[in-house]
Formats: sequence, C-alpha cells, structure tokens
Amino acid sequence: MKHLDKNTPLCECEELHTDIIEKKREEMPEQNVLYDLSDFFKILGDSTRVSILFAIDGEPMCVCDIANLLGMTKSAVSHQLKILRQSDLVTYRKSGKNVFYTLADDHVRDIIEKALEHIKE
Amino acid sequence: MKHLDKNTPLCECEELHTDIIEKKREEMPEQNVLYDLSDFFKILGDSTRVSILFAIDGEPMCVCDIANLLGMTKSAVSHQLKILRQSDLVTYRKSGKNVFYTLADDHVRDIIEKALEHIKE
DNA sequence: TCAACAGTTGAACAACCGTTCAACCGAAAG
DNA sequence: CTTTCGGTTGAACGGTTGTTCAACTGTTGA
Repeated sequence: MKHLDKNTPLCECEELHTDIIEKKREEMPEQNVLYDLSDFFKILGDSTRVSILFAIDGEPMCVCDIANLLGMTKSAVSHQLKILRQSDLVTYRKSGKNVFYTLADDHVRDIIEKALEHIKE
Repeated sequence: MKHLDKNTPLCECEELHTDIIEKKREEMPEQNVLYDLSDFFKILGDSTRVSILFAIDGEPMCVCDIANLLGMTKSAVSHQLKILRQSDLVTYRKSGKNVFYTLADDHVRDIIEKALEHIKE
C-alpha cells in the first residue's frame, strides 16, 4: 500500500456511508501494525522459505543438507536463510565448518498448521 | 522456488548427512502443498489486502467506502478485491449500484489473529 | 602454512506485482 | 432512451524480489 500523502487521489464517490466509514476507522489497527502483519506474511509467501521452515522443523539441518533436500544451490538457500534470520524465524548454531539452522519458536509452526487446515477446507 | 528440472544445479557439498536428508524428505509435505501454502501467505503479504480484510470484517462494506477508508482509488481497491475473491477469502453481495464485500469465513480471521500475537512477542 | 570446503555476500538480471490510467459495463434515476 | 455513477478490467509503468554468478570469509585438516 502506497504511503498516504496530501496528493493521494481519493475515491470520487458521492454517496458515502460516512457513519460506517468512521466506525471502521476507529476499529482498524494502526498503520504500522498492518505493515508489520503483511511483512510477516510476506516472509511466508515464498515456497522456498516455507520449504526451509518445514525442513528445519524438529531436527536442525546445515545449509548444505537443506540445499540438497530442496534441490537448490547453497547460495540461494543462504540468501533465504538470511531473510528468515532477520525476521527471527530461525536460529542457528555453528559447528566446525557447518551451520545448523532450526526454528526459532513454535508460533510459526502453529500459524502454518492453521493455514494448512484452511487450505484443505 | 524454481521448478526442479534435470538441469537444476545441486549443492556441490561432499560430506552430506544423507540419513538426515532422507528422513526429512519423507516428512516433507508434497510440492503442491508447499506451493498452495506459500500462495496463501502471498495473498496476505500485502498491506492493502490485509487492510481490506480488517475493514470488511464484521460489517460488510462497498468498494467506494473501502476506498475512502484506506485513502485509495476505487480501481486499486477493486483490483485487490478481485485477488481476494479468486482466493475465496471474501464474498460479495450486489445491492443496486453497490457491491458489498465481507469475509468469506472465520479461518482467515483466526490466522491473522495468531500472526498478530506472534508480532507482539 | 596452505589447500579444501561450508557458508556468506553483493551485483546483476529476469520475473513478478501493485498502482495508475483510461476505457468499459450495468443498474438506477430522470 | 439517455445520463449518471459505482464498480470492473486490461495495459503499462515502476518498484520489488528471488536466483545466479563470482568473489570472499573462516574453519578444518594435511
């Protein structure tokens, strides 16, 4: 959603239900909450990242193993792991030359589980 | 995630934990499930669409009112509503010249609620 | 000390996506 | 019938994003 500035063109409709609009406006979350929320879903909106999250659920995996499991290059996987790290969705532990990744907490697993239920409606 | 064909370059690592990889491969969901899942999150990964979902939660709203509430053009809102329609996340009811939209079911609300909890960790 | 290897990173490129703009559709009012 | 207006649609543009490629870091083992 574009930033709202004074030049943003508004809907030109005339018969507005202004009472409903005002009521809804009070109930709406803050702008930054809406941004945080969509940013969070944006992270999960990529099949590579979702696949990685499933892979490292439970037993941790190193980058190389993830890459082989998904049939991708280390580089591509590492780039996505960086995004998951920055979103605090994964944690990692270094062991020699390897880096083992795993889920940061259970919240994400719950959300994905709920979404899975929704898909199989 | 790119489609896996015979030319997809694999990770060139040598010391693989093949036992772990095989175990994980069995536990992983089907490819199309992973795609459906990420496609679903992709829909929610846009602040305009999330805002619309909040707006039409509870009391239905017509396109014009949504546009005014969000400070956007009818066209932009309508384009996003089309995507939400195609994903069966919203339903609509025509009334004269207006079209009133509302949430299709409660699943989405639940998922968004869980995500909100996660963000406010 | 140095070669080998797991992993990271930045730039570049292509594909994707959201808004804008203009044209269009259809219901209601005159 | 014609006009008006809420809503939809397709093309186009600009910004975003995921993968590739090549270079680099740091740890291990010889």
